[in-house]
Amino acid sequence: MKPFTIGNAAKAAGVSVETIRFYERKGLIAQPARPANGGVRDYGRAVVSRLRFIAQAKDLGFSLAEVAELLALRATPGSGCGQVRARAAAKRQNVRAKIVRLTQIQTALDDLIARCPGQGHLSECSIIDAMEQRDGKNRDLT
Amino acid sequence: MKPFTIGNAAKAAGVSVETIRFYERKGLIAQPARPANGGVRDYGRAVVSRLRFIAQAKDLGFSLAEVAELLALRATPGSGCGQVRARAAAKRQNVRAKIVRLTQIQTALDDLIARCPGQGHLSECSIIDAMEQRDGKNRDLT
DNA sequence: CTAAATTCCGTACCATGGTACAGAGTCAAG
DNA sequence: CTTGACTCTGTACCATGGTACGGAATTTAG
Repeated sequence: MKPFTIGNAAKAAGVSVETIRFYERKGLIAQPARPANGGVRDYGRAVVSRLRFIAQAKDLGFSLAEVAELLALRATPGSGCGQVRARAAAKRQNVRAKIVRLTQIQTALDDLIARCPGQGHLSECSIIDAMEQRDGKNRDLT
Repeated sequence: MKPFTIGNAAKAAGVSVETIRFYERKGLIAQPARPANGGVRDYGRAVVSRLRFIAQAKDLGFSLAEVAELLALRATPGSGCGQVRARAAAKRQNVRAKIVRLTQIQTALDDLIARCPGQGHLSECSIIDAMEQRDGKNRDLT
């Protein structure tokens, strides 16, 4: 069982040691206590999961502040489940909207790829054109 | 027909005038020519579409450099369709991966919302837990 | 036991993506 | 034809999300 020293945790989560310390300073992850007998801190599996989640969410366009909100979605004695539910539902909407827009971009890319090898007007072969053509087609479905 | 002065374009696209000028400096959008007879520049509908696309892509976690790449996906005399296709396909993969991960987060939020009002161990009511439980369930489907 | 690698802690610096003026010119309504 | 709003150009500044280092302590490999 290799311990999760900060270096190991960094490798496991795919971030740098400096980034872990930065997240500690920002309060995104808790700094594990240093063992009473001295030695180095042990970052556990939970922290590594958290780090991975942060990296993922960041890549999906969430700011660190938003990531903190997502991570804070848990019931505590102070805030009942109702509160958490409401905040989670709001986040869910936000996530759904992102999926919709990403799907539009994906479809536009598909169209662009499909049209690209044909002849036609190659100047129309842009992602914006692809998205607008599709918008036009869908205009009656809103 | 109100002309798209920079101010109107900014309103139409939902960004600030300063942001438009910033994107011009970065080469993300072309600065329209100033009319020969003097006066102010006219940003057209195309620029407004482009601005909207940039804003959207940014929110989805693409850097401005990546947005520039997406916008550059168009055939030109210099680069044939094959080039464009290949780059578009790579971007498509990237987009698909984002959709997959966003969908995981969405599902985790759904689980969290569904479990929240129950009794059980409320301490498990976190997004990380929700995602890991699901990972576990799906482990044989990889 | 020694040498090389890591950890720890603090502080300084950096790139990205803007935002905020200042000062001069331009335009549009009354 | 003036007054107030907007444009244009340039430069300065800012928040976010890190990255880089310096110097001491600790740990691990040989």
